[in-house]
Amino acid sequence: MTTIRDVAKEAGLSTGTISKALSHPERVSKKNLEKVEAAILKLNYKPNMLAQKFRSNTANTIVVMVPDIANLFFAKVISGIESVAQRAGYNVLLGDTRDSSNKEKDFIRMVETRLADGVINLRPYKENDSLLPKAGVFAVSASSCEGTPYSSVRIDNAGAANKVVRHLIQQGHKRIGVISGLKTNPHTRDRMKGYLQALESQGIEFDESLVIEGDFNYWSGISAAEQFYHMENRPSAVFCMNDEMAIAAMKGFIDKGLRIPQDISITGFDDMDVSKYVVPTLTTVAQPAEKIGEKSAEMLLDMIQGKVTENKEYVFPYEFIIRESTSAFTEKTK
Amino acid sequence: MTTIRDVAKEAGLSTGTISKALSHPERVSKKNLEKVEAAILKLNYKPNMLAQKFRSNTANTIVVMVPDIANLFFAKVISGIESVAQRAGYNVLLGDTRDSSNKEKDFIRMVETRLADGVINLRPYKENDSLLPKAGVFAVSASSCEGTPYSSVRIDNAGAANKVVRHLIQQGHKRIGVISGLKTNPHTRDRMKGYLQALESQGIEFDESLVIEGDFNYWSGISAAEQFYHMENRPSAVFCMNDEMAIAAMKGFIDKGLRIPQDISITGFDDMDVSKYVVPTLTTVAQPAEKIGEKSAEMLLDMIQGKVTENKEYVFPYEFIIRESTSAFTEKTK
DNA sequence: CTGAAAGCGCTAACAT
DNA sequence: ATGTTAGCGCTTTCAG
Repeated sequence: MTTIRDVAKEAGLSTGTISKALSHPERVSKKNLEKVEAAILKLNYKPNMLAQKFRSNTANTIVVMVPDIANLFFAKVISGIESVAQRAGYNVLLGDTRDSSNKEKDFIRMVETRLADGVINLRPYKENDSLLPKAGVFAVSASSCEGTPYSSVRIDNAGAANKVVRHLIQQGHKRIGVISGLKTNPHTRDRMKGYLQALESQGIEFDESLVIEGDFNYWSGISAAEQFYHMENRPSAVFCMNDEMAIAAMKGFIDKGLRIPQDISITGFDDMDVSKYVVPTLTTVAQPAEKIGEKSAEMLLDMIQGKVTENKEYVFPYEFIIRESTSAFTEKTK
Repeated sequence: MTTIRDVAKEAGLSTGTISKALSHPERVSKKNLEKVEAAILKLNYKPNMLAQKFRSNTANTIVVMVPDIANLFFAKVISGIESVAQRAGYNVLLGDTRDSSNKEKDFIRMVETRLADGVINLRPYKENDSLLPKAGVFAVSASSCEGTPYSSVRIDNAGAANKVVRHLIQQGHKRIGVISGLKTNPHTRDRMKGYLQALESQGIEFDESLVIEGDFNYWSGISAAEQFYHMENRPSAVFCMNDEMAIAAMKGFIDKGLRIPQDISITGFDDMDVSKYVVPTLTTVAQPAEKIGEKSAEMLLDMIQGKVTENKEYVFPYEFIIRESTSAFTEKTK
């Protein structure tokens, strides 16, 4: 292995000069700079970045904790994070936690042990079930929920849900079902809040039996659709808390012979790519996933670099996209 | 910052003992082990892993280079990589290259500068356009193509394409269109090879006009469908080189009033989750993405740990999944 | 602008 | 089993 000392010897200079030539070339004479370059080339010298980081005590690395990297929404957020990090000369360490707080602990430890400078968490904050915030570790919560007690970036989930449901109501729907995420999930909570607000503002009474708990995955959407299908007084529209369940529900209803949107309107949440592809295309809420990632990374870097000290919350606008899966309520044409 | 020396002082032991207590607790007396533990707890000591890595000259990190992390197939491969790496105590650094070889260079440099021990590349090997293999950097190509000159993990793309097309032919189709990836893409090449083999083995002459070049993205599928639609002698089946273009093509044909599969059969490649959701569901080839990731990581770790020295190629079985988007050829019922 | 030298926090001989 | 000590490769004063 060739070290900085070898280069120094080859160039007939001191290690200090080599070091400076590498980090602050403008403070080294042109003549010596050339010598250094030549020596490096000749010896094929590659600085040991581990030593560099150790010595300078800065990892230039952030870790991203994600419950499931094979989830397109998360992948997009990460993509945004990566691009900002890269531009700033930071590396991103991937922390697939599989929703295990044990693993989260390991990843947080990385910043405590100086392997990383900060962490971005893609799992929304939940009281009594969160390792963050933690003193001494810079962190931001990306795609967070209301009331996150550390820096966070999100959309107004409640507001978006409210908007969707109001739209449905304005279309004449009165019995509006919900396929929710797990009830313990913070996003479920926020979106539920919006649903309730919409009903209330329009003077519609809440009917608990119209809420079926899902888990944000495909099969729970199928199963919920089945349950709705067999209801005596079936809702004329269903607000699904993500696109995956919405698409599943559509499939479930279609397989039972219902037409969408003529017989039942469906809305999703997230605007995955697929939502444009499915037949009928899905009315949904678009979250700027990539931008959420970018903003999160920017905020974290600002904290790491000491440009910002207090916690901040950044709320992105969402976009309500009306497609083919919803239509005005019409009396059953059984 | 509290260092190992502080702990030593607090515990009344030497730094050497503390170090050993941390790495080889079995070689330290129980009594002292307790003292160490107490001191660590009291001082809230966190070992500086940067120092550790520097000293031991091992990063325990692998980097994954991916052309686009927001591509579900890649995300799944990464998920597999992560789980193996994690289990082995390795971290994974994410390298979103956006298909730029400049960025690839930076990431490869990470292993040259000891920041990482090896690299997994998700971009298939292409002659005269590859920074890998490179002396001194352990690497494996995941989801690779035929003829990759370093360790690689893939499925038999040509074989899979052959199988799909033969199936179509056995169903009575004779004019079989292709929506390919970019012609320069190695996977396009391998799959094209399978297509040609299938035609030849069944005595069907190749018609170049039936191949439309796409780029693996949605819009290219739409545009290709449009072109096929306007052909005088339209094919009765279209082999698409990935699911995204297949789904787009279906949408394109449906919007023109064609029925799938009655008027035209469509096949995909990859078996994305969506492919089960779309209407009609898509006949396609499933690649074990997660397993490809796992195997790649295992191979890389074996190389890093010196268990394996020569290059290996691992070929996973694929799965041909027949769904609703294909059916037997019938004379036009115009 | 350059060189000398100290030392970052830790590990791993080696000696005890 | 434990302590002592010499660095790992680099950066960064501090003199010159």
